[in-house]
Amino acid sequence: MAKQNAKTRQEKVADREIAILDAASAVFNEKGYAKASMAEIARKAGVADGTLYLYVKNKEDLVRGVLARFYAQLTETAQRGVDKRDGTKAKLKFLARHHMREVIANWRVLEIAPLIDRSSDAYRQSELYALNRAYVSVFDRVAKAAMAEGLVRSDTQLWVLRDMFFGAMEYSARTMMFVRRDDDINAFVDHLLGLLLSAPAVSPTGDVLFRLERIAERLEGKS
Amino acid sequence: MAKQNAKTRQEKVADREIAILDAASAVFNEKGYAKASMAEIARKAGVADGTLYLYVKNKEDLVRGVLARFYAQLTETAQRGVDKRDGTKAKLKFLARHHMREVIANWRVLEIAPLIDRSSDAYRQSELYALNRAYVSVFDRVAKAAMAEGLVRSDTQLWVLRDMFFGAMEYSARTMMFVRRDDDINAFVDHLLGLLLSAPAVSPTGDVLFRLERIAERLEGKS
Amino acid sequence: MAKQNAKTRQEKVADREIAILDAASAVFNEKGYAKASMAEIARKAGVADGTLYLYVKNKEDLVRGVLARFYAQLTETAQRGVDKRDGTKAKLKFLARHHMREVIANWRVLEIAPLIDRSSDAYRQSELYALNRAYVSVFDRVAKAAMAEGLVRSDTQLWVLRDMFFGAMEYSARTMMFVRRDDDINAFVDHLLGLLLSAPAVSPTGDVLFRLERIAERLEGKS
Amino acid sequence: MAKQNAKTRQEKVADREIAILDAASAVFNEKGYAKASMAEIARKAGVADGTLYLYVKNKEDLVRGVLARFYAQLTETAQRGVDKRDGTKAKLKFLARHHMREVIANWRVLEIAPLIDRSSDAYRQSELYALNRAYVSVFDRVAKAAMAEGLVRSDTQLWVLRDMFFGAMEYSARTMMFVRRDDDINAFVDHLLGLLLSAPAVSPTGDVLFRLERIAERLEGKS
DNA sequence: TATGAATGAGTTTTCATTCAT
DNA sequence: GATGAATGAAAACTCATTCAT
Repeated sequence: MAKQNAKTRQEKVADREIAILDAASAVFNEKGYAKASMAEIARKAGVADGTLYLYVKNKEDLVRGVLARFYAQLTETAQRGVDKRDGTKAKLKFLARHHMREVIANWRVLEIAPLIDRSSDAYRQSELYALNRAYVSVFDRVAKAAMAEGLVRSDTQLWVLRDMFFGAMEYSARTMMFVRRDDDINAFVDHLLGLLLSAPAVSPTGDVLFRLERIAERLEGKS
Repeated sequence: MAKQNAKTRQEKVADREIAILDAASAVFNEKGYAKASMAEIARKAGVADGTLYLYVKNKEDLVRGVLARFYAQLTETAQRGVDKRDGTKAKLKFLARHHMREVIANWRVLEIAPLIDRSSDAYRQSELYALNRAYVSVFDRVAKAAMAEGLVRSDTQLWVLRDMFFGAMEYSARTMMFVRRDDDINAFVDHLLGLLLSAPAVSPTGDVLFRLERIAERLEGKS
Repeated sequence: MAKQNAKTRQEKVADREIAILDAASAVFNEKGYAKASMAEIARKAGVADGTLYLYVKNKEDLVRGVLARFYAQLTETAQRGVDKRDGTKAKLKFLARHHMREVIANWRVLEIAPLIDRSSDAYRQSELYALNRAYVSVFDRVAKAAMAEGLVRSDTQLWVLRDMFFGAMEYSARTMMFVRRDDDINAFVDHLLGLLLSAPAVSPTGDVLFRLERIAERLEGKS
Repeated sequence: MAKQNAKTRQEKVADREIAILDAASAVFNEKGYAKASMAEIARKAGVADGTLYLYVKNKEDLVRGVLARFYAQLTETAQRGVDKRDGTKAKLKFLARHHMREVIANWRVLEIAPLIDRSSDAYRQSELYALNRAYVSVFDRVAKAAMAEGLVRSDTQLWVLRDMFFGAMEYSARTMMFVRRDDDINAFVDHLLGLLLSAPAVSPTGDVLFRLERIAERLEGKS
């Protein structure tokens, strides 16, 4: 029956939207925002120039859509990966590797993000902002668990930990772009987590140990 | 005498160069690379459009000049501040605060940096690359001292430390751009250094554990 | 019916292309290449500046298009006129007059031709080169007939004849531009052909000289 | 003594003028009018940009000066060569070869000539026009001699002969620019003169020769 | 809905010419 | 006379966006 094969009108529209976002992602990631032309995106999406404007308001809106989808997918794959792993440490390691991989693969699209005016109130209420927070919260949940488990110093503030985690990776990724050794990712992630997680909940400073020994001595003397 | 007041032709040229770089810095920082127009920069520098091209080859060359000067100044003020402080910890704290202040103040100019093609060999031999390295090496020297003094875990690799340091700050700065509480900078820096430097010179090495175990044994022996 | 009046989209596009080439021809012919501006051509074609670039890649491409059309038309009218005439001499006379008329009417456009880089291999494979050759070959065919008929010295090389024919006319046309007497064209053409064709089929070649010498000898022998 | 070594002020000015014309000739001939910049000419002449304007009114004036000197030199060398040769034919051959050599060597400068507005009355009274005529008259004198000697058909008009002579060579030179075989020049010149000079005042057609032979026979038989 | 031809504002860059020194 | 820094008009070209079909 026709109905079974034929896509409904809604499905066709949805397909087109996906095709446009795919094309835009590819072109933005290849050329950056300024050099990506709407015409090329339209061509790559198999659509006429004018058709783009039935799906997005303008170029900025399109890039927003691309970023939104990127964050949504990022969040989903991140959460799925976290759920699959056992143990907070394993979850963190997965998140780190996953983030670096994606950042490196979508570098130029992510470079565009700051070009979008985020200072406006509009941004705070935007879908993009919400998606960004959703992604961050995947990390936050795992990080909180890590703190609860004493993997991280108990007096650590979550936002600082988060900035170190993502900041270090993105900074590092930028460097790796030019050196391009894929195995570096794992080495870097291991090292990074080593540093972030090394600090025990009970920070064993010399002072603390000193007190522990005093206690032990007292126990000895006493008993 | 006229000669004393009057600027020589060379001085005037030098002044103009500064005026142009100042204007370009301001406009790039306000609008970003793409939306900054040569005409506006010329106007702000008090100079005709064509005059710009007596000082720079083209727009890209101009932005390179702006970045070069920025890094040169950054390096100089960083080094001077480091020299003035006593103690590695104080030096690091200064570097961190200094970096954050400058990053926040010149946010959009710094966003332009990645747009410059860094993959080419030409870049590696460029003035900009050298200046970049000069700035990083200010940090590297202090960081090495910190490691030598046991302020940082002895098994830490310098480049990871560097990525965490700069990465965390730049990531954080990006967030702070929207929240804009200046006192956050200090709080963040303190926290960041607390984490990076927390790792005790005497970490829970086998030695300490050994002593704890002896204590336990003694207690056992008692009972 | 609307359909009968209304031009199809394709027809409109074709009309525009003609309008643009017409406008470009006129402006180039009036001002020469350097002083002809794309803006003026656009205005004359009744089209926006940007529209030009939907039809041609750039200014050089536009001038190439103008020249191509000129040569194509020149070839066609030349061939048609040749076909209509009877007798090689009449054909040549037509070709000469036709060429001079067209050269004078399109003087400045033709001046542009040498500005196009002809040394490259690209040119040799270009449409323009082919059109040029097509036009020349109209002359060549008639010239060969003239030689076969003994209207031209039998030892004449075609390419020299061609250079004299076209060269003389173009040189002369340049002079006439300033004097501007239209009736000069015919006088000149008659004279030119008189010279080119006067040379008898039997010219004082070695053969002729040989016979003359025999005659002389015989006379000598007599005396 | 200073006076002997030092050039007078007038000599220095004259030297500069020559240096400027030399530089301009070279640059115009290399790049053509549009792409030749006053700055490059100044640099090549070892003079400041502004200094050019002490010697010429503007770029067009400079190109006029270059052309004027070119024609003056051309005329001089042509006349000198003509004087040195014996025999009208030899003189013509020299003129032809000389012209082709010079035209080919100064091709791009000569392309500029038509860009100068010649339609104005100003041109007719200009130095350039006079120089042009002077050069042509070198040819004219020799051509008249050729006609007087019967080397050229007696009913030939001088101006047509002139157009054929110069026209053929310039047209041919244009072609040779791309093929670039230097020996072609001589071959072409020989061929060209062969054609122009072949036609005797009394054209010796086969018919004429036949009658001459009959006469000879009769003389033989008779005497 | 879809098309794609048309638009025209906006940008960078060049360079002949001027003029204060 | 000589300089060369400064000028600013001019010009080619791009491309996001619109709208008649």
